[in-house]
Amino acid sequence: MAKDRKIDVVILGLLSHEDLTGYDIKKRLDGAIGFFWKGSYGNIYPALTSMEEEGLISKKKTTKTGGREKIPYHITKQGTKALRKWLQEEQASNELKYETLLKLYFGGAEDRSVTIRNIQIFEEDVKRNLAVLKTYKENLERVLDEEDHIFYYLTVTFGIDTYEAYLKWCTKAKMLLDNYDNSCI
Amino acid sequence: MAKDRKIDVVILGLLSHEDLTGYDIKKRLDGAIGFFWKGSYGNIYPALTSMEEEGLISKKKTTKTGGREKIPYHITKQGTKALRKWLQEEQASNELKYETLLKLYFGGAEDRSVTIRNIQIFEEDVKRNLAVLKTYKENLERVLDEEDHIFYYLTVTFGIDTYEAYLKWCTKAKMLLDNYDNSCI
DNA sequence: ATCAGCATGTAAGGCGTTACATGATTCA
DNA sequence: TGAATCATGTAACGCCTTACATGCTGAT
Repeated sequence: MAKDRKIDVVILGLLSHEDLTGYDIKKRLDGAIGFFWKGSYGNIYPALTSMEEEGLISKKKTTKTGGREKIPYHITKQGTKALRKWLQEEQASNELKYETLLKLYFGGAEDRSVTIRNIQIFEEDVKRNLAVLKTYKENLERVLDEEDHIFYYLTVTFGIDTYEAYLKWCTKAKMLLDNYDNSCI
Repeated sequence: MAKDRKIDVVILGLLSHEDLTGYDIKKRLDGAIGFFWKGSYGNIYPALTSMEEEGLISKKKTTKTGGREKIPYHITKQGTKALRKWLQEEQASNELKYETLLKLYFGGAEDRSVTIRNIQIFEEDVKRNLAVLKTYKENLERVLDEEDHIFYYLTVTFGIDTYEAYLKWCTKAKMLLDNYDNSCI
């Protein structure tokens, strides 16, 4: 498995439930997973090729049910082993890259109103994402007793909780900026 | 300014307050900024070179106060303009890449205890970071009326608020996993 | 004497984004 | 007929991480 290419374990994790094509994998990454991990075709297809060479996954018979040919992949025993090994590793990199916070930090180089506007843009964005996550949550609550759904549910509630914290912060931040604007400057 | 190289605006933002060397910039990125943006020498020095060629920053006289030579950089008018332009742009990419959530999502491939342990590791990590942010906050509160400190303060409270939300989620998540463990499986 | 900290930089290599190329089917 | 969706893939290009190279000063 490639050293720094984390898409490998994403693929293994998805394939541990069902056989999927590269196209399917991309769709999964555009769903709930997309809130904490992204992927692109230019990322996925080369990974599938090299992972098959390494014996972590195997190609299944290509089918042609409408549209172009389909190439579903299946996880091998070796792949399952690699997935488990990764899950047991203690270190995990959790990275945040928020341009909004960068703009906030350097807000002093512009008018106060620019920062407030940037916070509002961020707020709207968070609200949109929050609405999506809440529909995911509702759907999952109905089938929480099904295998593994509790894990999906927990990642979704993680997203909801943090986004709600973001919104509270937005309100506070705008208030603070307004007050300082009026009384100090 | 390079299209996708966001380190450029970080450098401009930092230089908008004071002249800094590449080494200084790295140190700033290892501090409070590091919670939402990272940088490395192999990232910073090449950016400084090309930004000087573009006229966004200028070299000041090198000094030699102890250790090796120092090359401080100064922001130019053009650089200030570029910084302001960036601040006014509406789009901002806010990306989260949390391996912990990935491990949680695919937790079904291993024993329930592995997931609980991964949450605990995450929790400890968050607690450590939270402690650091709280000292930053205390220091900033004493000088909140100074120029721009309100912006630094807000980024720090953003971090504190989200980390506190993380901790609450960790408690809930562990409880839920324990309960389902005992009653359903 | 040697280690840590100050300070600048380069090189290799990997990874990811974006855009492009291709092509079939279904539906309006 | 044309657009949308299904589906696979490549190529260019840029960016970043990591490791390495260099060398001074001050403290232990």
